[in-house]
Amino acid sequence: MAENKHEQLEQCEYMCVHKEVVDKLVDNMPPDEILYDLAELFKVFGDSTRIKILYALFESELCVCDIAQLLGLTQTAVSHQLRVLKTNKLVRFRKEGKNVFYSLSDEHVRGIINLGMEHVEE
Amino acid sequence: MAENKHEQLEQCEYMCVHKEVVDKLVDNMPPDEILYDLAELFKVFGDSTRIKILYALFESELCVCDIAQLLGLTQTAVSHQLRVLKTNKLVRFRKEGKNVFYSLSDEHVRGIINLGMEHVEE
DNA sequence: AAAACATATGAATATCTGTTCATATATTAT
DNA sequence: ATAATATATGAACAGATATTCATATGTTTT
Repeated sequence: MAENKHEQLEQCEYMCVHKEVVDKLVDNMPPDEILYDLAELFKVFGDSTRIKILYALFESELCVCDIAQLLGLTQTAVSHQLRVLKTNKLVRFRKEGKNVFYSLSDEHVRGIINLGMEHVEE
Repeated sequence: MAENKHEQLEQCEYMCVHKEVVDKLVDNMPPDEILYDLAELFKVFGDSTRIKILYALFESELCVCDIAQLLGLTQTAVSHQLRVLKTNKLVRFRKEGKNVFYSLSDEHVRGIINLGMEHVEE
């Protein structure tokens, strides 16, 4: 093993792209916290069970048992996932007696899914 | 413990929402495979390192080492994540000597991230 | 050819995530 | 009140995933 290679950068010694461009990039980068939240949002869309639930809610509000039956999932699994969707403000709910009806919380949800769909269907 | 409760459905006995609506839903649901692919796509966006990389590529193509330096990540981590992005056709690359320059592969990427950002910034 | 550099990759590890099981809560009907 | 039903939740387990470390590949320079 060679001597301490601490001095040796893990990256290339100089920027490949012109410095002005890179500096501009750094300025335009949103704060880490925002980027983290953004990743968290997409993480919610990144599960096929949740995607199915959201898709099911495209046409109409549904109660938990409807969703479970429709998608062939257990009530528990649906309930857990609805909690995730609720926490991330992708769905809202309305209680009516024993039932809880869920619906899409805003049009962003539909928009994001539709855009993703365009990419997938290419 | 009661007798075998196998007969007892885990879901409610009848659809809460009118049958026609639910039937229409079933018809409009894209096939499972597509929904799975869609979730896979969003999963790629669902990691802050990858989001940062994509954001960095908004303005200009960059080589691996530029990205690593810019975002304070190791070369290895960036390389692994670029592979994921490449596999999912979110970035493309161009080789130039020792360097490999990556760039966004199409405008869907920007669109999806921008829509997500709108939701996050609310 | 050898050294230096940029990038890629495989294996190992630690963390995160989704489902299941058991059970709790809440509402309605008897 | 008690039973039945719809939903929610906590704990445990299994599978997925991101990073790190070590090393390989490929290109340029000397």
